[in-house]
Amino acid sequence: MEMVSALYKHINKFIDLSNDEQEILAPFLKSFTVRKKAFLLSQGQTCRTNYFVVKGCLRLYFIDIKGAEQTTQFAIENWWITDLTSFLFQEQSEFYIQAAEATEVIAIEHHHYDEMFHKLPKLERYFRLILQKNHQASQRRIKFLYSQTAEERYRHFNSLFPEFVQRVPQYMLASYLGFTPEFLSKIRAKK
Amino acid sequence: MEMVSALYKHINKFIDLSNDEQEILAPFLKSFTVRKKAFLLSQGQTCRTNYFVVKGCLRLYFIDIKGAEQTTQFAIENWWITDLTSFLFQEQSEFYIQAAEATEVIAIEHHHYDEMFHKLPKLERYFRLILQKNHQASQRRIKFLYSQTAEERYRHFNSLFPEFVQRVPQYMLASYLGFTPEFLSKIRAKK
DNA sequence: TTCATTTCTTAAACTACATTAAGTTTTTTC
DNA sequence: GAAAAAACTTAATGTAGTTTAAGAAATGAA
Repeated sequence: MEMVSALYKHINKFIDLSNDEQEILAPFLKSFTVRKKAFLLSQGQTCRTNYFVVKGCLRLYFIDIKGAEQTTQFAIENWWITDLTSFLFQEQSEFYIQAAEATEVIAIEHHHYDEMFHKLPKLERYFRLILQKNHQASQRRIKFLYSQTAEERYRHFNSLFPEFVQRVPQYMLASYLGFTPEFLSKIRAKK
Repeated sequence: MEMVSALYKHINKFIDLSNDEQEILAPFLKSFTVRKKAFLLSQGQTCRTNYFVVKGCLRLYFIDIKGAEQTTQFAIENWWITDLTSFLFQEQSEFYIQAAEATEVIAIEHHHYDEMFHKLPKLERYFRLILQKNHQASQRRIKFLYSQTAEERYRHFNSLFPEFVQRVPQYMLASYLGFTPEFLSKIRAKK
C-alpha cells in the first residue's frame, strides 16, 4: 500500500474525505522513510514540520541540564508528532525528534499549514478530533504520573502495551516513564 | 458585560463569528455562577459538560490511593476545562471539578456537542485552535516535570504566574506542581 | 468577637529513587 | 565473524522529597 493512503485511511476514520478532496490534500503531503536513529529535528532548529507515522516509531526528547536524554513522547503507527511550540511559532526548538526504528512518515510543512486548512476546511474537524484524543491522553498520563510510583507506572504501561515495550530500548522507556534506566533494571530484576 | 459575550469575545480572537452565528450558538450555552468550593463534577459521576471559565478559577483533581487530593489542572479566565475521557465516552469519572474561587462559567452539554458542531462547523476551527494550545501547554508541562526539581518548578511557576500563586491555597498548588504542601512550606521558608 | 475549621509551618525520621562506577550482554558494523 | 559500540545489570552510597505529628496562623461562620 502506498504511504499516503495510510493517512487517507486514518482521516476517513474521523471524517469523510472524497477522492477529489484527497487530490486537493495530496500536494501538501511528503512521504519518505527515515532510518533508525536518524533525526527529523534537532535542538536549536526551527520545527517546520508535523509528522504522521505510517509505520515504525519516532520519539520526541530533550537533553536535560545534567546531559541526560528525556523522552517525553513516542509516536507509532497513526500518530502525529511535532514540537508544537516550535512548529506553531516558528521559533527554535529545545527538542529532538528521532527515529527509534526505521520509520515511514508523512510530513506536512508549516508554510503549507494555513493553506491546507483554507482549501480543505473539513480537516479542521479531523485535527480537532486528533487533538482531542491527544488532550485526553495527556490528562490520563498526568494522572498516572501523579498517582503511581515508578514501579507501578512501569508495570501498568507494560500491561497496556506489552508489545511496544519490546520495541524500544529500555533507556528510552525509562525516561518516558520518568525514572533512570538503572532503576528499570532493578524493577525488572525482582520477579 | 453579560457572561456569554465573554465567550463570544474569546471565540472572535480565533475565528470570525457573525451576530447570526452567535444566535445559533446561544441556545447551546448555559451560564451560571458557582460559589467557592462547590462541585461541578464528582468522582463516580459521568462528566456531561465542558466548562468555560468567564471569571474565577476551577480545578480538576482526583483522590489518590493514599487519600490525598491531586490537582492536575487549573482553569482561569478564558480556559476550558472538563474530564475529557469521561466527557467523550460518557463513562464514570475519577475526577472532581471544584471551584477554587467563586466562579462564573459557561457550560456546553455533551448531548448538544455534536449538534453544535453540525450547526456551526466554524467552531471546529475554534476548538482545534484551543486544543492545539492545550496540547502545546501539555508538552511544555511534561518537559518541566521531567527536567526540574520540585523547588525549580515552584520558582519557575511563581515567576511566570506570581498573581495566580496568590489566588489559590498552597496545598492545591503543591499537588499541581507534584509535591507535598509540607515541602512547599520548606521551599518558601528558605529565603 | 468568639469558636470552629481550614490552611500553613516546623522538624525529625524515613524511603523511593538517583548517582556512580564497573562489569556483562547484545547489537551493529565492516 | 571479529571488533567496536550500544544497551543492560548490579550494588554501594547519597539525597530530594515524603511521612508523621504537633502547633500556629489565618479564615469563616454564627
